[in-house]
Amino acid sequence: MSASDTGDQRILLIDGHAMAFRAFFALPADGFSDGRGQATNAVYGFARMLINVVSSERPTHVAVAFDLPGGTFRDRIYDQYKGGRDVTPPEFIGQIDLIMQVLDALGVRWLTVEDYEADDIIATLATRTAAEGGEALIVSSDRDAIQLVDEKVTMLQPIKGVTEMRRMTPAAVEEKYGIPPERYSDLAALVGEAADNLPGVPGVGPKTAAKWIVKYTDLPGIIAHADEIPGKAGQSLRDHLEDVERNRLMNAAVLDLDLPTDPGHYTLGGGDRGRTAAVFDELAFGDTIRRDLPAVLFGEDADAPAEQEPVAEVLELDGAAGLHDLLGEGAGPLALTVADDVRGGPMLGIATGEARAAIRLEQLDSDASAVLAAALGGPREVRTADVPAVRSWMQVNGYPLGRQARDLALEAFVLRPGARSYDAEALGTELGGARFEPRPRKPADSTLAKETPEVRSGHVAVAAARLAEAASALHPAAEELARRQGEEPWASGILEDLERPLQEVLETMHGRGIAIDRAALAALREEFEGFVAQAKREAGAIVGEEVNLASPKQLQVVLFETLALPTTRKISSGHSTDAESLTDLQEKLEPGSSGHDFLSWLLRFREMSKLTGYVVGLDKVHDSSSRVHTTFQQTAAATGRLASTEPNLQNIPVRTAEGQRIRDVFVAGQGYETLLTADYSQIEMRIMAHLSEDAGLIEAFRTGEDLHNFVASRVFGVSPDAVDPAMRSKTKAVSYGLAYGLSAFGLSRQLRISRAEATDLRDGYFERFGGVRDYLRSSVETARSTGFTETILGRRRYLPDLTSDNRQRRENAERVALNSPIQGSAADIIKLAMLAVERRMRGQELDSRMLLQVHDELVVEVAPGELETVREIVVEGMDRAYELSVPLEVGVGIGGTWREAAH
DNA sequence: GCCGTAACGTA
DNA sequence: CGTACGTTACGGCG
Repeated sequence: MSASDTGDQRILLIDGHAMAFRAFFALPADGFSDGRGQATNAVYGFARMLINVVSSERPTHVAVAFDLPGGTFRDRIYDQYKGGRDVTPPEFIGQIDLIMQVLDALGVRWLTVEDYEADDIIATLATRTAAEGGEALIVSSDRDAIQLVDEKVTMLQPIKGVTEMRRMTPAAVEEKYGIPPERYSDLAALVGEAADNLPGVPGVGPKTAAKWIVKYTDLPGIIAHADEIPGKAGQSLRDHLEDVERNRLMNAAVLDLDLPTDPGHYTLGGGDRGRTAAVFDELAFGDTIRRDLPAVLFGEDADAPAEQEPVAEVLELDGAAGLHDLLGEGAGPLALTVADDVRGGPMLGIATGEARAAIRLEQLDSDASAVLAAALGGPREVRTADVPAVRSWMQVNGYPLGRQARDLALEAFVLRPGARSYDAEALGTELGGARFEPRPRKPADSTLAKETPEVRSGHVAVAAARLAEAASALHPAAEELARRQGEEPWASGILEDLERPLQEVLETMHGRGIAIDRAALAALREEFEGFVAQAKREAGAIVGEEVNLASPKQLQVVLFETLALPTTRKISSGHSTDAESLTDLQEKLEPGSSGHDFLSWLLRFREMSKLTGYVVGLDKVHDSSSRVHTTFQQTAAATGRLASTEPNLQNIPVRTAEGQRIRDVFVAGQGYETLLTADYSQIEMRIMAHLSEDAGLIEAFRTGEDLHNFVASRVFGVSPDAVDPAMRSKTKAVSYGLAYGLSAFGLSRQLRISRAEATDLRDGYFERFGGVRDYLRSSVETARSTGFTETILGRRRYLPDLTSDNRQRRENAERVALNSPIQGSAADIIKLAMLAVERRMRGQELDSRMLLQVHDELVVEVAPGELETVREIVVEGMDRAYELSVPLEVGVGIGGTWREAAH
């Protein structure tokens, strides 16, 4: 379509401010955030609306009109125009700018005109398009737009939320208001518009107004015959003619703004997928909305999408000859990606610097298989994202991957921890200049069953191409990483001396797993399930109706409606039913009352369901030798901590007696004598002492006295033996709170004391431990000026939000800046300890072995006769891992189960 | 089937 | 309005 061919034009005109506001109230502000404190509900809802309308209405052009702050010509006519509106909610602020960024990325034009409203922009463009023979679709919740409707101009009015729209055609307007659209402004002038603070004729509503318009044609007709109109309404009209005339003046759309006239200016299709992805990343938008982005926004033909066409150069290989051609005799690096395709089975993406291919392992003949095995087991550097995952996948599929593998995810993580993903596609996109479509949804089984072989092989080819592309993109990513490491030399020490060697240790630990006692597990499961059933029964008997206690939504009905209990703190979906709220609530109730009893059983249900969940989960993940193999993720936590997944063995209960029984299920395995656990005592406070160089805190650790007791005696100015438990626990809360950036408010809430008391407590603490205060203050300021925090080993975490204009984001970043050096340094230290322990145990050829790490604790399986040696290696490895200005203290426990090995 | 939320376990 | 995580169940949405 040419620019002058306006007859085919179908322009979508959106009232940006009105729709953003609508989205803001349709979606919970605290349910959508970018993860850094910026609300994004209006942005999300707006984007959702835009996507839906573009997909369903298929416009060729789009423009979004925004109001500017600071008023318009209408305010000069009537100084109370739009007066009396509530102040803009704070969470809405900033979201308009974000919407504009989204629109820019999507290639959608947005417009503002000084002194005019969005409505005027829309009116100008709609009438111009219609006059040129095109069509216009107006999306607005502002009724003023109704006056623009005609055969060529349709209005979409949101009914519910931002996705359900009513189609206002001339017939629909006529039906709803009893007058044609061009008379709507007359009607509105009579009735008034509360939202704009334009009072109409008292006692005259839309029905009366429409009746008059029908009778006297239009507003001038009504005014001319005002004297003839009988009754109260007629008198009221005569009394308020000035208001009516003012309203008509105010609600008349301006049709002649000076706006770009070339239709090409508004053409759809100038979107940039990369930029959109980046903006969506910033906003923490998920995959669903990305998948739904209409191709037309990016100038792609939706009927024959490019993503359905495999890239021509990608080969699907099944024979040795093809593989030889690909791999050649070269010695350059190879890049690998792996996938278990729902249709194609195990697939391998493989790329040299020049060529790439996808291999379906099940189709390889034996010659080809040998060629592949030789290449991967040979001396060539192999680049992957997540070496342990790729190696384990290869192992399962019968190909060993040598130790020459380079993990680009780990490298990228060290340089910039905290990224959402470090998978091959993410690295290829961020570092290798590649671009991928949103991942297609996983098809339902029923869909798969219905596929013809042709369709199926088409899908497989697309997936194969994508896998090969991802592998290929790892090469430029690897080069970019090398360049960045050159620019940031601090990273190489962390990578070479810590993370890379640790990766091998973690792979070994994964392979070992930890033994569980299946009989004990089964018994525990039965017992816990019995408790769950009992709690369910008892709670159900009290309310006398079917209720799913695991559904917070149903619970809210039971608690606050059926039982009519006082409401708890507000959350986005109503009122909280978390344990803290329920306990508080229970304290307000009479013991023995039905509400009180119900809450007891509910809390019991929660506790036991949680524990049952652990037990059931463990039963699902152990291998045939009853061992559980957690995966330690090395790139998951931005502070440098490890994370444990499938299953998470870093959150096994320990605080309650019943919870601890789960730890009795973890045992020393066949051929081993006992478990040994070793943990650092107060490592974070020791790091605080080290980093702050606070003389008092350092002394506390050197005296060997109980830390919190010592600190409390200073804070409260009493002798150490005069410290009571309340003083100790308050002091302890302050100590740890400080490392998390806790506010006086948070402290008061946690300790259930007044704000003033919390402030006094903190001030008292800082008075005696001034070095801590100075350190905390300066560490945030240093991070603000350098842009990053640093651990004792020089591991960095970049925090751009420290200079954000958004207070919530900035303060959040400040808390992160307080905590990261402390948590991160503790992570550094235990990682060093793990390297030392593993090295020495292997060096001495012991059979004992390290199995788990739980942030400040190591769990070791001890072979017969090795206990004392192992104890010494572990304790030394841990306390000599790094020399702080205070000693590192390590506690050790021995036992047949994890619980017994606690100390 | 995916995804976000609520809740809750750990350090 | 305290940091860092992972897992579960529910329920809205498509």
